[in-house]
Amino acid sequence: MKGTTTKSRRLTIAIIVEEALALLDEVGLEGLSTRALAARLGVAGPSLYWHVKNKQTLFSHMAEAMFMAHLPKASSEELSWQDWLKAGAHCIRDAALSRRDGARVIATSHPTGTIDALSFPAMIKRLVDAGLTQEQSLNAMLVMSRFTLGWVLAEQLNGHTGIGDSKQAYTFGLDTIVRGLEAITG
Amino acid sequence: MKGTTTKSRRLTIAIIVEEALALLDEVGLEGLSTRALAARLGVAGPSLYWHVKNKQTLFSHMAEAMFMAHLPKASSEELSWQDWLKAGAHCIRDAALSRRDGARVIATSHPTGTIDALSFPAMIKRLVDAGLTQEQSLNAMLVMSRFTLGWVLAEQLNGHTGIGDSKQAYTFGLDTIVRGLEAITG
DNA sequence: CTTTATAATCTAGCACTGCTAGGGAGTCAA
DNA sequence: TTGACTCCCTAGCAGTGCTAGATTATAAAG
Repeated sequence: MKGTTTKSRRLTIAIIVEEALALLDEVGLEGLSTRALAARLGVAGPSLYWHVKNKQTLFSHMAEAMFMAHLPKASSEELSWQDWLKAGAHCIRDAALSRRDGARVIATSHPTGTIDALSFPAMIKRLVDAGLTQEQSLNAMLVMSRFTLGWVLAEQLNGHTGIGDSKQAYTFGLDTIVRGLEAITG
Repeated sequence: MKGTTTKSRRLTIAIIVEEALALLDEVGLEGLSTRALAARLGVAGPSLYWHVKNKQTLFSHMAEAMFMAHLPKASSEELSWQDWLKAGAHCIRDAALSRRDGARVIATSHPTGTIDALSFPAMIKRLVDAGLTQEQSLNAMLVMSRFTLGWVLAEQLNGHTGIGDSKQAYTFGLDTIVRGLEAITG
């Protein structure tokens, strides 16, 4: 009988993260307070801290959940290294775009999860097979991921200025990077 | 006689911004509170709000100051469009790297100042002369600047992991983008 | 020099934040 | 029934950005 505080099922990290992402979509990163999240879960504020160490680790869990919901669909063998790299980049972009202020959430969370989810090592090996050195391959992955995150970050901060098709512009940038890498392989 | 609160000269936006940047270097973005800044200026907290609307606009002023301190040195005519674009990118990078958490400060501030300081329109015109379309040229500038900001953002968040030379890796990325653009011009 | 307007800073405090301390219910095994 | 353990509670601390209104410094006008 409390209105919007719907249910009172037992708390879980998964439930907390799920509801945190929903709240993020509604109120944005600035409005995502632990108290507001607790209220939405029908629970007192400090109760969250039994399940989660602090707000920063909550962000990490949220970022990981966003990535897990946008894993690459196609298998790696079916794609050229170019298309594979582009697919990985689009996964990062889709994950960041999937939620309001998603890029900022991902950016602040330490990116260890990113590397695992997209199998960076396998991608690097693929680039080495294509003719790049080990160092160049590692750098290429960094370039791709940081460009993508920087892009969506600006995209979400500017609040959809609407000047031009943003996805098309992003694709142009991604293609440009891949062309630059192709110039190395010869 | 208050210890570290040095002088008591009249307050100015310029002084506030200067001291805010110095404080940022010492305590980072999380430690940059309006009260701490006011204390450093030998002034009560709310006094800042006569000179500055809110903390967000203070960030904008800080970002602009960082850019102004890292304007491109070489004239545009002396450089090829490739080198000019790279020089512009390095300006953004140097500005963001010049202060602790500088990239985050720049990212949150609306980037209108960036465009003016680096004369984006002139650069775009130069790219059009090189053979790109108007849209491609605009996109190229976005790719360059957002890649750079995303890079330094990750660089400063990871706190200098030290794996590999970060500047060299960044230069590799920038060169890759330029090569990708060259592939268009033919 | 005095008066007066206004520019600049003060004190007090509000509403909010992340987070901790410690108490007290619920559940389940011995 | 006892006890342990998990989970959530209330109370509250120290801090945040920021506002309202009183108060002072500064400089122009008489």
